[in-house]
Amino acid sequence: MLYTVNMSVEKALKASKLKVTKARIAVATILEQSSSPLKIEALYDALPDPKPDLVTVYRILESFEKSGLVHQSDLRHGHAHYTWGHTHHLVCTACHSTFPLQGDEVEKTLKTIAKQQKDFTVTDHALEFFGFCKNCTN
Amino acid sequence: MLYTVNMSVEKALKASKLKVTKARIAVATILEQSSSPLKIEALYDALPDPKPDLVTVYRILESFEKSGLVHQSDLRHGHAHYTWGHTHHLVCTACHSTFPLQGDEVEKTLKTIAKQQKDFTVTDHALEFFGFCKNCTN
DNA sequence: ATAGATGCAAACTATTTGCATCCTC
DNA sequence: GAGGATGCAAATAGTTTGCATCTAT
Repeated sequence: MLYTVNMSVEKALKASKLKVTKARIAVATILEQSSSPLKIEALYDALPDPKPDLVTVYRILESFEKSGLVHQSDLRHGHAHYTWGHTHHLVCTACHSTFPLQGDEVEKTLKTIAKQQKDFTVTDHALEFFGFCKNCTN
Repeated sequence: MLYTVNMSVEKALKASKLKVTKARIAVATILEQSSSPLKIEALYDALPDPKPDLVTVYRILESFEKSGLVHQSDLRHGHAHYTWGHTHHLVCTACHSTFPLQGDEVEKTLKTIAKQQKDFTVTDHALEFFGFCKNCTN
């Protein structure tokens, strides 16, 4: 797989004031083009040779997440998954398949669930909100 | 802290066909009485002497989760958290405080959020559904 | 009596840290 | 040129596995 210049990705990096490097472009491009959340191992495998160090990939993802370019999710597979942007998923407990949920807002998403459930038996879910509490909001 | 016989916990174990052992009663009691999600380290610290092996605690939590007695959540603190039953939380990114969300159903919970936000600035959230996809539903 | 629970030791996986060198701006 | 990014080596944290022994049913 060949990675040519990916303008939207480069713009995103610049907008976040991150230096544009080959490794970052490659990681961002793979995430952007993936239709499902990627674990680091899969992301690493997809990187073109010469691959950057695994440690670098971890650091890149950390910087992307701080900038909000990427979203980390816990799919209960024993390791983190990353998506370009911020989406939610249906995760099959048996085969580990993931199905992206449509809709930008949580409410909208929830209304869609009823239909989705026809083909997906929801047995559990995770819902956590992150942010700053009263004491930490300065 | 002394753990006397905890009937509700013992009943729950029996109902799940789990053998009633001292270690299980202790773990279940601590979780049941905790108002916030507990990480394994904190749970272990709270165990009365003589403490069971840490490995045993991991195995107990695994069996509890399989039986649905306990719910595991990823609060982005680098390790799992457990709650007796199934609740969701507001998690402060700065001080790691957690605030339980009231309401049994997701919809109900979401409507409550608007008010909660007055004192809690939500910057991100996680929402994942787990279960069985079409192919895995037999 | 027997299946399942526990303890101990060791392994494993995912992730992080330190430091020297390199590259983007 | 300077500050941030990367590579390499090593460490760490959380969790899991194997196996012998013990215990609740």
